[in-house]
Amino acid sequence: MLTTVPRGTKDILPDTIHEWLYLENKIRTLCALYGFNEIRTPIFEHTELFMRGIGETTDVVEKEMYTFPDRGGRSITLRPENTASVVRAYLQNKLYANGSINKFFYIGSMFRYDKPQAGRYREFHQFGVEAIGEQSPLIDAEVISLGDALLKGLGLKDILLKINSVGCPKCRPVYREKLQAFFKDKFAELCKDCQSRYTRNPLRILDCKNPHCKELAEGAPEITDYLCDDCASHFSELQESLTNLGIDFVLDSHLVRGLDYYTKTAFEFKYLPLGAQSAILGGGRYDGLIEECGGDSTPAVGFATGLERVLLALETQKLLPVQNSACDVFIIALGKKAEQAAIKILQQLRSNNLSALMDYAGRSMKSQMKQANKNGAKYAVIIGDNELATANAIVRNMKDSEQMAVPFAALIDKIIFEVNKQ
RNA sequence: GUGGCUAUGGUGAAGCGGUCAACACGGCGGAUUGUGGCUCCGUUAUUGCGUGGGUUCGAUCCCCACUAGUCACCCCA
Repeated sequence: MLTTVPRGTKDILPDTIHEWLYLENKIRTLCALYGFNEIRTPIFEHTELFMRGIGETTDVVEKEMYTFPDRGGRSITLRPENTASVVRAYLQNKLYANGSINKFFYIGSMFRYDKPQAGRYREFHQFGVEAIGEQSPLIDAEVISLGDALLKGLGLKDILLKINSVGCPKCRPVYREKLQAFFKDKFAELCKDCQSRYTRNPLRILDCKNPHCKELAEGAPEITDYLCDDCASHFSELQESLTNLGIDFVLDSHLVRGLDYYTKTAFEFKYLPLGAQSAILGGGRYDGLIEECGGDSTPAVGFATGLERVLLALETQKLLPVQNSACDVFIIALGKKAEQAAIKILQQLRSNNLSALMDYAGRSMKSQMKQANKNGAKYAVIIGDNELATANAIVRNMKDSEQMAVPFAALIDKIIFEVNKQ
């Protein structure tokens, strides 16, 4: 136990950290272009925030939250997603005073007590954006466009964008009743899961994989036929915008989001080869959440993307960058005196922004040369008794194996000159 | 939470109910005196094959439980 991470968590080791940095840099660059500003909220919040915000009957709240009492007796929950937190921060800090629209993005760990699988972890990382304060479908299109630009910018192919409208508090209940009415006399024939969906979230019955449920669902009413005028026009304007932007999408009237706060637009970018974890980016509009959290009624739209899944997709398409950890200089010191001279040179090189390494174990020259090579050093600097005696160091170009003697006094400048020449 | 599959050294990966548990990569050292990348040699490693039980004269190979990973379901990023 002492040497094992908790289930569903993992170390991100130095040999893969460059992949994360690469992805995060892409994200930050893109968000700057789109005018989304970074926000960092606490890893944990009052449990109440998530229960109210996400919905008490959702799977996330009912069975996936890391909830515990702190020493003061408050109920605390590790954030399972970040939208509720951003909304909380938006309200608490009165950010609505900044203007009619606020655009945020975040990158960070989320926690859900799930059964782990590839692409599904108990601690995982999300990048998400939230645009709060604008109701126009144009902002929906912008948010989707940002997600699209990220995935395309990473070079990913075969990504599928699905969109749907899940209606609003005005029209969704009407549709829901229609749907329940449709399944009422078929209830006994539905699978166990669907029977619970019937009351919980009947829209999900339409997506059941059970063949019999599929049969029963034939001819069921579709949400898009029951949208109110407002939702319907919002949805069609969004489609017009996406078409205008050249973003391919498919309509999926069965697309449902798992969290209660979604209204109108729902969308999902999928990468099918990831199997059950193929949803790599999902989001939608949540016009009711801010009010639910105690603010004025405020429209908002956003998405979240699972970084592990994006990385997984990038890996399958061989789009990950390779690590570049080569150093500029490796100093080879032979003997105690030389070691002292070497650490001094190390320090000087580093203060001149050159990456420099040496061995501290007093190994053989051959061994140190091997290390220089393994570290990808551009130059090796050799200092032994001979060099100390003549006050010259040997500077060896590791690529072409040319080497020269350089007086100590001129050493740093010479190395800087040589490295920059390459 | 439900079901299937898997679990050998740092890594990849052979193997059998009973001689030192292959091989490859890696690590370390060496191939004439202070020099790398190729090649060659040596050496290293698993507290005995995830953990704990059981079957057996004897198990890494058989059984059970647990743990972990993985796949599917649920749901989701």
